[in-house]
Amino acid sequence: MIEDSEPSGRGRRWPKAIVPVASATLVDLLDERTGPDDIYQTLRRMILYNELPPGAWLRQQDLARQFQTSRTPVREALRTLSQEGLVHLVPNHGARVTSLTIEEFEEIYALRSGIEGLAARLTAQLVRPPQLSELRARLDGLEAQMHSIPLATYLHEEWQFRLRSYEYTGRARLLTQVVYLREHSERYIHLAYTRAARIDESFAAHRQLLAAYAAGDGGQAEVILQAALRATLTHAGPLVREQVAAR
Amino acid sequence: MIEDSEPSGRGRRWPKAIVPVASATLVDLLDERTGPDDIYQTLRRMILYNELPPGAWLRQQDLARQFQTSRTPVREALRTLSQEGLVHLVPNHGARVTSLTIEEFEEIYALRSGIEGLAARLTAQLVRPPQLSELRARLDGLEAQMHSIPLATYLHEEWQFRLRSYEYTGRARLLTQVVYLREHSERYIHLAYTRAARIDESFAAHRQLLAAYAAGDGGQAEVILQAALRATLTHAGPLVREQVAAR
DNA sequence: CGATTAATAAGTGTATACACTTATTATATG
DNA sequence: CATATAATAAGTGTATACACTTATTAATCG
Repeated sequence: MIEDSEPSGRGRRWPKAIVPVASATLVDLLDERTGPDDIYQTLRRMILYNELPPGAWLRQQDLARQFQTSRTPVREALRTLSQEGLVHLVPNHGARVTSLTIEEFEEIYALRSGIEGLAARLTAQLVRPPQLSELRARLDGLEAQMHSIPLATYLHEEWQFRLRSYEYTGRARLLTQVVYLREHSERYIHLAYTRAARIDESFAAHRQLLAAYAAGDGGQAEVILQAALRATLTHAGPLVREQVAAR
Repeated sequence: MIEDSEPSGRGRRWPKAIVPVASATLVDLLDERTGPDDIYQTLRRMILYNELPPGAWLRQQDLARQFQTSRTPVREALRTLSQEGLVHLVPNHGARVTSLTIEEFEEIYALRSGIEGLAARLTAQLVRPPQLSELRARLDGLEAQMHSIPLATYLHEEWQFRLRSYEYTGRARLLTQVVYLREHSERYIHLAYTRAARIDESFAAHRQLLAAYAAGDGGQAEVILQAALRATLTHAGPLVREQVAAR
């Protein structure tokens, strides 16, 4: 498994022993893009935004045609999606986009509450003055245009604000989890998008969050964030339930 | 991508439309085992138990030989491992077992604290009397033999106790996360295994956890669990640091 | 003799061929 | 006419061939 033989002559000799890796954590999780990864990313986005509806069968040959490639890279992408829980691989049958359930929606929010709460708490504890100003500037900028931009844009900016704040914790895995859960929420939230408003309320929560950061009050930051998430859950819940039930 | 054409004649006709799926959540995350999955599981275990050391290069051809198969299933397994962060895929170079860092170790514990804390809290809120008796029986059984079994066995049983308790929450995703993080801890804890004792202390914490479950006190359960995890971190931390630094 | 260039070996990435699996339909059979 | 059986189509699973990538060594040349 690890190479043993020692061939001679010229030609490439791959590293044989265990070579220490310089840094890790952040860099080491990000694979460079190759063929299968493109396919994976594209399908993933399509599933998360419900362009590929739950229950849809994905056919390797079709996908290969669409991505102008062969089935080999497609299979690799599907397997990755399966590990992420976005498709279900049935041997000898194919890959099916997993279904949406109200239980999963609620569970994702429970998890987000825990994990993103942790992120907010750590942010409050670790954030430094120059970063605080950057966050404040971002929020001020958003406030100025919050009523003149599309809802989707507003939500995106709001999310960016939070995400940047969490980045100051320097915790790569935590960040990965936060992003992952947020993205999986998208599948559900999308169902309730058009009707949701609540912009002012949501913005106010983010002002409070920033204040908690500034005060270095981790407990408070966590509570505020969890309340905001709960508000979304409460608001979107019934709409999502309705949509999910109608299948 | 989703089939459009309508061929006639005989032969298999795969489901065309989006068919509603009965349940979901638990069942649909578990893929049936096929070739690549075996390879994935085996390699995963080997990495988590440091049989494949950090920095090792995994060669597709070698692996194919060892698993008596071709490179195609091997590639799929490697890709899955990569998505899980256990190997790093370098295009045109190969797959390398990711390195261990003290930072990751600490971060995994911070995450475990958050997520497993949530699980413990929910368990205390949701567990029912018959399940409590089962948990108590399990703990009593463990107490009887705790000093006459190998350390690894003890730790496994202790973990099973916790895991069973979390199962009573019925949260599939939460459980997946908890298991995932515990398994990734294994890579680090293994480095400090032989020397660690602390059995009595650890067992006592689990008695307290059970008491908190029985009292239905979620907050208390969370605190106890987090303290136990922190104790492990504090105890194993220096040993892990030493081992990791020596690479 | 140092720097540049070419040849080479060891690997990855993907297209393709073929074996296998399975649901469906048609056909044969009682 | 109902039921078992065989033929078939649509797909998956994997082995293999070949093109491409890249680090290393050897050969060439100033």
